[in-house]
Amino acid sequence: LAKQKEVHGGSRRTYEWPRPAVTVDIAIFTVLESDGGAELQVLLVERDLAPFAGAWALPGGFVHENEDLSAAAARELLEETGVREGYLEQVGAVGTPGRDPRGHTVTVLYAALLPPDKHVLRATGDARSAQWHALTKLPELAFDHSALLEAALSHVRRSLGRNGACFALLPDHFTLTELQTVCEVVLGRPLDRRNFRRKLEEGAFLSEVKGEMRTGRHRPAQVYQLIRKRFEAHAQREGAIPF
Amino acid sequence: LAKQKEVHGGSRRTYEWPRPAVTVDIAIFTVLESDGGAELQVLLVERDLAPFAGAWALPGGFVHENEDLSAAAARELLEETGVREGYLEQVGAVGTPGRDPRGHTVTVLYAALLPPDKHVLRATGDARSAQWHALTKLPELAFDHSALLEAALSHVRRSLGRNGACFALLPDHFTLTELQTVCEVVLGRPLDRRNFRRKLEEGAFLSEVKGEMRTGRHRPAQVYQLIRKRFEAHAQREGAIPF
DNA sequence: TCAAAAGTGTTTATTCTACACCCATGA
DNA sequence: TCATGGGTGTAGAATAAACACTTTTGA
Repeated sequence: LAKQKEVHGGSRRTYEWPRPAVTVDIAIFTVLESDGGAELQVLLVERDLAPFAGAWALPGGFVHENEDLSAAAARELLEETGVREGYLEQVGAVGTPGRDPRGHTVTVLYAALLPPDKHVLRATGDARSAQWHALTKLPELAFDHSALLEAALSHVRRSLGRNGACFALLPDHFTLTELQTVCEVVLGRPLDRRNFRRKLEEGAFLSEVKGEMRTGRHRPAQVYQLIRKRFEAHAQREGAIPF
Repeated sequence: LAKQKEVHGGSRRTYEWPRPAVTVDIAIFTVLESDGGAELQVLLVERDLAPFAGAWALPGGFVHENEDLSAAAARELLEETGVREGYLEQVGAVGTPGRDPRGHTVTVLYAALLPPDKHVLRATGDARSAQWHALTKLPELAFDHSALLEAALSHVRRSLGRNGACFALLPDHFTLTELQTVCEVVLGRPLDRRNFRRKLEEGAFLSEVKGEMRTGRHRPAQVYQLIRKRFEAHAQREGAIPF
């Protein structure tokens, strides 16, 4: 293990000790139809090495030399899903001793949000046994990943209205009902349809996609897209959409 | 530098690369009287080694083997201020390549809040040239610490009403005016006195400290203390004090 | 008696919440 | 024609914001 001299910060002392390993773990969320209703899902990979062989875990790996943390997270996202650009936010760092039985490991946790239409690309990565799991039916998770997932989830809940997080869970074109469903699923509680729409109107960061409509056997819905510039201006003024 | 085998997460590959170093940096805030008004201050240490010798920096240092991140932050806080228990919150991790010219370093940033009566203990640490600096009169900072400080500050602003952060900036006994001043200084904007007090009353997590009063040459103020249990109950119900 | 900060209520504007009905479509 | 989800407005409640005067003390 590495030894090093302390020359950091304001310290005048000299220390030597082994370095902890630095990893990135990533909770990749999406909203999918799952037996009847839309459900929030997280991408898990099955471990085939000890410790926790056979258990499910969040995708993750070591940070490369001179690689930015967000770049490492983006790399993991790409490897697992084939998605090159996704919504990515840092949740925080965890380095509790003993969290990895192999040694002292500090992990930086990220949360990612994917639209459902990107899922086809999933096999593009290196063919690991990655699978979507509904949050309501989670298997046992390896390491402290259960706590990490919990933290990532509450982070996502808090940031739903910020940074356009909710739009990251939808394709470019979407109906207001789809948007509301996604929000309800993430927040885990129902929202009032009219109040929801009013807030969006006030923000004025959606534009109707002309002509396009989608259909069931009922009245078709208007399709919208996000005007990113307007949204950012709105977010600057108001902070967030107050779902 | 350390080499390692990749056996983390769900990966089946084997990698080898040097590990980044892991440090903790800490932005320690307090509110002090400074030429006339109360001002938010941050504790900086003067570097005496290259790089950035002579420049000011946030206190920080390497994370020890099998040391928790928050423990490392608490250790830094103790070393710099002599304070054994302080309000401490993680802001996030930063690992941009090149942020430390000596090599790839990931730092986990913490924010700490101290009451003004703890300052006497400052020299207890290892006698470094640590000094309080008003945020309005900052010197040039080493590394990317200017950005770190910015991040820590906005984190503290967001969490003022959560977790009793504002109370961490005051002694156990305080007047409502002191509390309001501290909030105003951190937020950087004035607050309405009556509305401020109403919110505190509604929360019902303060108790009057009987008999005690403090004084200038004007009417004395009632002294209060925080009832931590009640505050936590309130925070659970309401989320935070809505300053 | 005066300066200086402490303390206290009410009114208004804004925001949030709850709620019910008509519309367009495909089967 | 009917079942299904799409679309719209309003009234009451709760919350937030603005605002001025009286009190107590020490000098």
